[in-house]
Amino acid sequence: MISEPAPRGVPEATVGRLPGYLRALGQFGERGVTSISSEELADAAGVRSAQLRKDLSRLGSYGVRGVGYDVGQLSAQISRELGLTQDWPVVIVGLGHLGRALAGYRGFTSRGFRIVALADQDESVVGEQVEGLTVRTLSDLVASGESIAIGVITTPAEAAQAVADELVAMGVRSVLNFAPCLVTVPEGVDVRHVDLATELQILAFHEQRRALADQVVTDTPAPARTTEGVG
Amino acid sequence: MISEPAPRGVPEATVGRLPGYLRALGQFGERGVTSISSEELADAAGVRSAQLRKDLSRLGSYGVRGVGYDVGQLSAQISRELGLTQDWPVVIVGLGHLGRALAGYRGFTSRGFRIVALADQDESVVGEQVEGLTVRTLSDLVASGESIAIGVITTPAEAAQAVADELVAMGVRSVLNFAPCLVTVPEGVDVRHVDLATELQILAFHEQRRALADQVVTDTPAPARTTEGVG
DNA sequence: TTGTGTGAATCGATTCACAGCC
DNA sequence: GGCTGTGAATCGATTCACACAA
Repeated sequence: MISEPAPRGVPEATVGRLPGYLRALGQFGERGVTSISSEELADAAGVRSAQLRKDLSRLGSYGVRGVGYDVGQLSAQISRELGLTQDWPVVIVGLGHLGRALAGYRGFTSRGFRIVALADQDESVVGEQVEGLTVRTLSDLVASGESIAIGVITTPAEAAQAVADELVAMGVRSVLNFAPCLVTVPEGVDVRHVDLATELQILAFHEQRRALADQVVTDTPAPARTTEGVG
Repeated sequence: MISEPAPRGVPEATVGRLPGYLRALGQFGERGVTSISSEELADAAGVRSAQLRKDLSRLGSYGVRGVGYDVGQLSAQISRELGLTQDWPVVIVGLGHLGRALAGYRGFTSRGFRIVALADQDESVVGEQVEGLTVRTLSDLVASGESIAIGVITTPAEAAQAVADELVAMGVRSVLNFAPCLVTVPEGVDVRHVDLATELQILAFHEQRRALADQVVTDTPAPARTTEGVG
């Protein structure tokens, strides 16, 4: 059977791990490794080998039993699956430090994504050259009628919804929102929200839990201990 | 029964949503809303009301049947649960645009987190004043013996593991890694990895799937094909 | 009557364990 | 013999639906 391109729906959880596999494969490729087992690749990607194999089996069979996977072939297959063999025009709206960080970030500028426009409200920023592009206003960009696939919002929360509306109006169907607020978009448009503070708060939760556990272990006045210390 | 602080293990999925609830509650609080139903809060946080109620029930019962939740009381409870009523000293390592963005980000500087140190390798950056702090080298910080709870890595991938090792050596037990690579840490240390490019790649996957679906609808030329073309 | 809190049911994702192929 | 691919089992998370409290 000739390789099917996408054998039905790939689960979201799997899609979320594919970028990690791709990164790990890239590292092995750079080191000249051409073949790899699910065990090795899973270790490098931080998952279990059974998980990796099940994930990859969703894209079709690209491994060889008793041998492993071909690094180049698997990279190509995952790239294709993720849509990274195409060229997605991206606009970044909001050129504070975060917007500038993303404008210069390799993971953004390479691998299928091409940043074709930068926009900001601030008069003092518009016209500036950043990463080889001239910063424009969003209205200017909308008026130009340029085709954009993905919009990245790195504005303050107050501006995010208005920016999202304008992006949608100009035909953007994928939005990556870094502003610390929810934005709503019409049916058929995809939004992903990344809140940097959320991750920190999750860490704080675990840190506190550990601190509480330690407390129980270190200063328990009573002799008999109910729980043994973890470390 | 008087409010228990943490009635056993809260599921990870729930913990991951608590920051979202807290943000939404903050918005309602600012607007002077004092009481809220699970329906309203769930809408504002982008989840279903049943999910919200189940999540909140994990922290104990803080709602009133037939009425709803008290905005202030629930905020306080979630903050306490997440450990945001304490003060966590944070260091940011790597002062490129991303590091600077985080150093000035409200979600980082408020809400229980206090950025107490900034570190970088680059000679030309060390000594600079950023957000009221003097940038130091990491070795300098390690030598100072200051107590740090959370380390944020915003260096290039090449430096990330070495930075993580130093952070662990100085007693940091929670690490937030923005570098596009996995870092490994000893048992008992918590690492969270945020890869900004991953989110973009997930968007690209959905964008491509939508493009393919459109294609099938708009132009289905041949009646039966052996392999359907992708690109 | 309203809306929380929660057991029961459902759904999905992970892990196990081994058949099948190199 | 070694490693993939995958059904079966397990585990967890979401949703349903309603008893119960105000």
